Amino acid sequence: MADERLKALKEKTRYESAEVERRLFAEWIDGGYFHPKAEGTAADNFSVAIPPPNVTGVLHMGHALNGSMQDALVRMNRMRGRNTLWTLGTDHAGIATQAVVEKMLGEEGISRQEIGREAFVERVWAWKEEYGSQIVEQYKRLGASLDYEGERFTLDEGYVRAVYRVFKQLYDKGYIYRDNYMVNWDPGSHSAISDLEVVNREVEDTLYSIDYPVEGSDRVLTVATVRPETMLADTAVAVNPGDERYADLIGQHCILPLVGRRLPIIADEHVDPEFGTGALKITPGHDPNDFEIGRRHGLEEIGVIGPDGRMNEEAGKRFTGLAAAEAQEAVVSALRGEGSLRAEEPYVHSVPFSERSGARIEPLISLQWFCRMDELAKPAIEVVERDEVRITPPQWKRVYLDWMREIRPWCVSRQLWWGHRIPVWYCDPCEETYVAEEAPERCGACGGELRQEEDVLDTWFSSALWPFATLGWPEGTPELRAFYPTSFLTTAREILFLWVARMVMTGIEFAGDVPFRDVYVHSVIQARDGRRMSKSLGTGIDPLEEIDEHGADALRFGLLAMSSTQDVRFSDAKVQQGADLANKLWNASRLILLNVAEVDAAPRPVGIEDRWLLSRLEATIASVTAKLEEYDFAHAAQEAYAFLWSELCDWYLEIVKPRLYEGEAEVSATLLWALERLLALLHPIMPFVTEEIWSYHPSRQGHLAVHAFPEPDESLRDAGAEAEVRAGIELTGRLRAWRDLVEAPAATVLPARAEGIEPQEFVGRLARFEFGDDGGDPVAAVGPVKILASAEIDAEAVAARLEARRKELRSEVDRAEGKLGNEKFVDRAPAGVVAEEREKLERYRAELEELSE
RNA sequence: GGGCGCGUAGCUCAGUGGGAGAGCGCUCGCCUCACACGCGAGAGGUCGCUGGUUCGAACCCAGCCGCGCCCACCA
Repeated sequence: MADERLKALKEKTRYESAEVERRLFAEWIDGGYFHPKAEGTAADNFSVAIPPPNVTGVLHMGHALNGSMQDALVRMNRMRGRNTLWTLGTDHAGIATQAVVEKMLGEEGISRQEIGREAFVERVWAWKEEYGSQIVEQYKRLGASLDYEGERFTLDEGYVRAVYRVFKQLYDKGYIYRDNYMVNWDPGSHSAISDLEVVNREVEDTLYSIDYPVEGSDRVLTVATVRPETMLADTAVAVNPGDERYADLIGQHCILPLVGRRLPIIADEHVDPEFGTGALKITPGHDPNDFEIGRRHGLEEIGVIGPDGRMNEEAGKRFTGLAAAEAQEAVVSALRGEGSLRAEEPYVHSVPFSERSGARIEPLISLQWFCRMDELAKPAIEVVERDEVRITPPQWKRVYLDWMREIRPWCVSRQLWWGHRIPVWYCDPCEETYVAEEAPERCGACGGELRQEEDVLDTWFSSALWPFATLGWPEGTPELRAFYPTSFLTTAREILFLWVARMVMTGIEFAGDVPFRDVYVHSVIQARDGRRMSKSLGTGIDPLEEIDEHGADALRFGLLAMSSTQDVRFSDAKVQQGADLANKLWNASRLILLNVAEVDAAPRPVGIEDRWLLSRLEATIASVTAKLEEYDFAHAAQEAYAFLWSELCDWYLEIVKPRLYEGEAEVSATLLWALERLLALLHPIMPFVTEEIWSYHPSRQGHLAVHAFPEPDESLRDAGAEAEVRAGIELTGRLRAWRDLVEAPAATVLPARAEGIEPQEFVGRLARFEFGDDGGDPVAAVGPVKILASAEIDAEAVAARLEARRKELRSEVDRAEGKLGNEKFVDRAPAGVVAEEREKLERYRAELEELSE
């Protein structure tokens, strides 16, 4: 049977990813390799919690990059024999999921209000059961070694318990409170959203200047606004306390046009006297700054725009019921009619939009639940300051700290139906409020019926608990003991505040330790043209298409190789390089596996090239491993590539082919050993092709996915062999270049004589020179090699080549002489640098002298 | 307004004090019994600009030009 497979292998001159990936993945799953036992402690084990994708999500390039990075480290540590868990799960994604299901209902002509909350939530669950695992299947395509048996969801029964426990404890500590406060109202999702979910965009609006007459005077205060409809809610006009123009008016009143309300003229530092007229209308109900000013001065807070984006009765009869935009037109034309409109001019400014729905944010005051963050932030700041949570690259440490030090209360309630319904119950008759992990039966005070809070929690409230809630917290589960804290987190920087900072805070507060020791902030892969990859721009590149076309290994290699500390454009060439590498590895392995003698894989160096190869292999293992451990994926991938392609394939395999074909036992043993170690080293980066090749390896016991990861063996390092073979390689290169330059026919073997030293055997063979002891005059010299006359080479070309080389050498000699003639260089440069320069000079002079004979 | 980062070969990117690198593309030569998704050899760069520090600068410092991202309450 084994012979049959090898026979088939002989015919397969190309690695076909599509033929092997699904099969191998199924084998890994069948082996149960990705589902660890909950044993031991986190100090010995290795664990990672995947940033949970939205349950509505499809795999995008960011997931693919982040997944490739995590899987590389997870696989490496699993192979090292550590009990390894990579937790899988999805996020219920309140707004996004609710929107998807609402849209589906809309297509059936149903609104969620028609069917009611309970039925709607059931529909969402049904949707989740049917479509929610899409992205999970896509992670399998990438080869991600997640624990598919232990998939979690942020609305799991156990997870809800964790969320309620946290809410309750924060409430008991006094951190969570309910307040009427200015929030970012998202008319698109009909909910409040947090500051972090708001994006500012430049918008061209009209800036209207409006005259507010001063009471009992013929003076007017001219104020400017881009939202004239909000004037209906004005409750003051403010000027800067140092502004002499208005000093006498402070304490007086002006009259609000259209409404007639008396507005106190107040002084507040916030007002910039340089802007416009230096008078600012104050609308505490609809502007975040004005809200602050209003609270400072105890102003009335009037709301004229409701959550539906329409004017309410506070706006006055003529405007009630109008949409804000309609109201704006109506207000402007009314002002124009009464002559209060002083000016209109185009005005570009930045305006908040909802990142979720895209709608323009309507700032308004509403009754919401908030969480004070300052106390939670303190220890989360300290652990980062002390590098107990290390952030890489280091510039993000400061970004994190700056934000944390300025942290503000978090609006945690959302006016949605899909999510964690806030665990608060109200008793209407006696106005009692109950916060509990489980619904209380009745009001303890009056025995009346209780009504649960309608709002749900911000999705990020539950995501913040991800690293420990997925492990069973608040129960002291074996999973929690075995896998918390997790080992590291890799993430996009856009969720550093939204998610990472909050996990650090909740981890310390509730799980008693930081959630991870390392945070790696990866770069952003942009579209090919440098724009953001985004669905709406149509600039996205589908990782699944890349996998279909080039294979998962190619995409993984490509993404790791193109990743960097700075943002980079998606590189098709890097993915192709990955595909080429898989193919190269496949064919190099075929050469080895189909030609080796029956021996054990063991290092059995008999020639200097064997010692060279083993030394280079160990150096590569040490370097690639170190790079992976420091999250330098790009260099890890490229160093592995360089070793495999250049050192192993271009040189070693070419050098030892004759020995291999003769069936030499020693070289077979060495090759099998090197292949085994190389496959294991590459497996975390390219799991499929390495596993597939491993299945043909005579040493195979089980799957490569659980094979030992190579520890660099220092005893195999051999500086002498490295230097000698490097010299032979260099000589071979120079001889080949010489041949090309004199246009020697490719297949012809040219006569030559070596003087002084004996070149290694491979030099002549690979450069196609025959070394003899013919004593005739050489036509040229390449290092220690004298090239003899032969019919195939053109004397003129040789002469030209000789002259070119002499010219090259003269310029080198000049350069070195100039440097060494500089007293300051000789005096001040380190001795080693000077000595090196002297050696070079001698070498060049010697060669020049030789060629000038 | 504050902060971070980038500008290196035609393209995409490495390189952070001692002679400019990779992949792709390009040119020339090879179907050499693992691989033409291959092999061999090349061409190609005033390292954005200007000054400074240094024996020596792509790299350190200052300024300028261009580009990107993040944070921030100028109506």
